[in-house]
Amino acid sequence: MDLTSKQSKIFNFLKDFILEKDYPPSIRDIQNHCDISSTSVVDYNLKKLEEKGLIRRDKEISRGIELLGTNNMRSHTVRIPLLGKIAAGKPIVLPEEGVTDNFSNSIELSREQVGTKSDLFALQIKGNSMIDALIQDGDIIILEKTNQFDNGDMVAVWIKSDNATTFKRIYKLDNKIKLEPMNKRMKAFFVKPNDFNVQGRLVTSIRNW
Amino acid sequence: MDLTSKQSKIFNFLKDFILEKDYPPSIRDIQNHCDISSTSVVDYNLKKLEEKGLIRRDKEISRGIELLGTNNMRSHTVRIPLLGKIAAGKPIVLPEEGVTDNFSNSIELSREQVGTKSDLFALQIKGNSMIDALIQDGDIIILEKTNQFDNGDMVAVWIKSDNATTFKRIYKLDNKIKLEPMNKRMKAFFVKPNDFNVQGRLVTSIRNW
DNA sequence: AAAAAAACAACACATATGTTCTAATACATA
DNA sequence: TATGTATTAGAACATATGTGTTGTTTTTTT
Repeated sequence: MDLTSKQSKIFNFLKDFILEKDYPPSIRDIQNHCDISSTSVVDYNLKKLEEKGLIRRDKEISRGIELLGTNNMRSHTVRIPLLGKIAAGKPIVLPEEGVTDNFSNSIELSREQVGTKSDLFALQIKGNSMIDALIQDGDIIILEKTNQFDNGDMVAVWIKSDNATTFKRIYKLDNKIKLEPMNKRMKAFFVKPNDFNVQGRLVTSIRNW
Repeated sequence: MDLTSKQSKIFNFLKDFILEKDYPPSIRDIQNHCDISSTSVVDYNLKKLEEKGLIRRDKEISRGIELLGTNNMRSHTVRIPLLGKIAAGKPIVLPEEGVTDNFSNSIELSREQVGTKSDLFALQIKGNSMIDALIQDGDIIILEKTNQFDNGDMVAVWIKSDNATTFKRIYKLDNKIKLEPMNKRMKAFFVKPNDFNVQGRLVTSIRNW
């Protein structure tokens, strides 16, 4: 269902107004700026916009209009905890359960960039131990907290017998797990299927030049 | 200058309310939810919050409150035109002057990620012609439109005599400019100082695994 | 062309909401 | 203690603003 010219005019005004003022316009604001003869016409068309799913209105509340969909600038970003630097071989400190709030250091990414994934955390790479994965010193990597993995995934994996977490490329073999550093100079090693736990999987990497 | 407990209670309520409803609360909304005895007390403390620079108020406008600073979720993201794919050797098509609006394809990044830079555009890398810069097929690179450069910068540069733009690492030598591909297999070449024009500089690169 | 539906117009009304005034109380300072 | 300042209370007021009613015009359908 398409918008009439008056409706798209109103809708655009809503976006502009909210962008500028950070609060929605009143019906009379809309009336004046869109050259509409009567408040009832504005009300009428706002009802239409609501029927068409573009806005939501709260009854009897002044300026009680909310933009829906991608026009709503709410939640366009996600704040992700930056847990620290990760160096070759050094163990990673992973976040507590469910504690994705209240972190001292964090980065902000657009939701578009991370998709619908939740439970994300970030690490900064120190050194060039991941150079084969085209990740270098200073890069930021974003991980998704999960214990699933596919062959070849780059994961943060906890080795029980070592009592430590490292970052490796993982492969499932017949009766063991191969963990391969992302640097040719270091050798791969193997763990027993019950001696490890995947804690997170690489999702995105970012470099500021 | 610090906030009194009442003021931070109000301020937190403002953030929560706006996050939930997408429009600011009325003074009586604040009064009720913060257990305040009188509207005048709310008004009084809102004035204080405004003096302390945390909010902005518009006189005589219902719900005319705007959060300032990082609490204001406005403009936490920037939309950047994605101009297309760039392959080795292939010329790049740069945006028209000032046309950073109305583009068919775009990506959204958090402002935190791109800083205060403006006039940004993005390209997607096709192939592995930039592998030495740790940039591979599918990566997204973000460029800043500028004609300044430092030695070693990776820039989009227009070669007049070729009538084409390519992406190279640039070095200023005594009487010529060295343009170095980011792939060892391809050789560098040189241009005269008046035969080129830097059009943009690499700012950020992003990879989704 | 006639009938029905959609959209617009003008206006009045109720109330949602910011403002203001006065007084009381608490708090700090000299 | 005295005195000034900051904060709180209660209430009344003015207006900003959503809603409803009735009628007209325009558009669509039959």
